[in-house]
Amino acid sequence: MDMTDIKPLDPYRWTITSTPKPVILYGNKALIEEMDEKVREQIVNVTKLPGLVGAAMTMPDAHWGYGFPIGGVAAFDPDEGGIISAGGVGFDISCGVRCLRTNVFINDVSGHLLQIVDALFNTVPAGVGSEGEIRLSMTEINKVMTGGAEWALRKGYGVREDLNYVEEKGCMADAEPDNVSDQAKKRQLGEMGTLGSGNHYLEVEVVEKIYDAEAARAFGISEGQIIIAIHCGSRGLGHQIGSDYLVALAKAAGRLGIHLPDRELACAPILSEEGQRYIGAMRAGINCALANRQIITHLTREAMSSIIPDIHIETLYDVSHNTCKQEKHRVDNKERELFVHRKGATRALPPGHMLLPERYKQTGQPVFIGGSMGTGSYLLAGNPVEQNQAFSSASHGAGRKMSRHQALKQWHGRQLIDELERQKIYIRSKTMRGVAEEAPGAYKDVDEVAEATEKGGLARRVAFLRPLACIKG
DNA sequence: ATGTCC
Repeated sequence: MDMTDIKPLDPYRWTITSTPKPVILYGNKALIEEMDEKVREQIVNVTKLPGLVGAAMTMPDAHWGYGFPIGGVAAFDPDEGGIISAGGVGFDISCGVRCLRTNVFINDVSGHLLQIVDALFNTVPAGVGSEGEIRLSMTEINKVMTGGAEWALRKGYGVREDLNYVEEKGCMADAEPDNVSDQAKKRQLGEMGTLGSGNHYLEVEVVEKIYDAEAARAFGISEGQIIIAIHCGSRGLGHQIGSDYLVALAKAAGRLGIHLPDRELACAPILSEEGQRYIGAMRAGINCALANRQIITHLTREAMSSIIPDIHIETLYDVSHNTCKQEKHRVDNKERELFVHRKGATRALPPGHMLLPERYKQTGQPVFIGGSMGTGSYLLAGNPVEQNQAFSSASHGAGRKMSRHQALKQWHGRQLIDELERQKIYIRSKTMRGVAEEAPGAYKDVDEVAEATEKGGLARRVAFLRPLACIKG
């Protein structure tokens, strides 16, 4: 990024001086300098949208996205003409991470990793257009969209206890399946319980290092323990909702005379008819993703217990990183009801927050920074609002630093898999191309991102997780 | 991200 007009507020928060409304870029100097120029352009565009409250922000893992940057956070006030944007949520609505805690340790699995990775790969469908065993009717898909993980539980996937540790207790209220096109629904009829492609994965990890012993105790983790992370979203349904509403919101913006600095920022006022329709459809997409991760949790339990019969797997936490949520935030000493877009950014609720399960009340919300294939991930905990100035948001991953196209030119999938296998990290994927696109070298340094996340006050590190086995789409 | 261009 060209550092002209970019000034540090402190070593981990930067502002762009030439914008009428504030921008805050989170990250150390190196991360900001290496960030694509497009990120600056896109976040400055976001400040020009009606009803923005406070600053438009980017997390330390930010990179170029559709309209909004991935790693972007922006809150809007409905009473000040605030908008909702499909590009501000992302095409993969409610893409997120379900983190599972097991009762087994590295010594219990190290001799079985090949069996484990094959069992997972054979049990959890992955890849573009992948379908599972589940076939739904158009009536049933409507129930998915209102029930979320609760629907999956009723169908026999998972245990009641899981839902305690899922955002919204597994069911997003006020979802409107009627606002979702038949085309979107049809795309999803065979895709429940599937991982998808791209950066989605299911990974077996070991707790390598504990940073915060007290929070680790609350999270129920200790060194050497096996953790499983499921990263996926709302598949074809969410994508189709995004595509449908991009058109609808662009029309609304035109009709209502909203100036769009970039047509990819198609949006409508939260209080407009189109805005309300998208919000209902997006919430239906959120439930689809929550149900999807609930089913995959069940499939993971099946696959893991076929290799390690005594394994017991609990949900540590499930949090989305592509959403727009209605939340109460205190701004300039006034409590306001805002719509917070988090695109490639996770919610990070502070200690004591009413929406947290009892188990995490003292520590704050578990936050998951999913690293690139083979490099490791971090568990963090949400900070008090005095420290987190980003509407209780934090980084969601390592963040790409190179395009997929560029990565393809630089790496071969097969070679990457062999190289990782030599490090005893086992990868299974439907496509070698996908693996090359996801090369660790195409991502930022996850250690740097996690450190910047902590030093920027967004969340504090609890544990580093080292990858053992990973299945990719 | 995505039935990777109906």
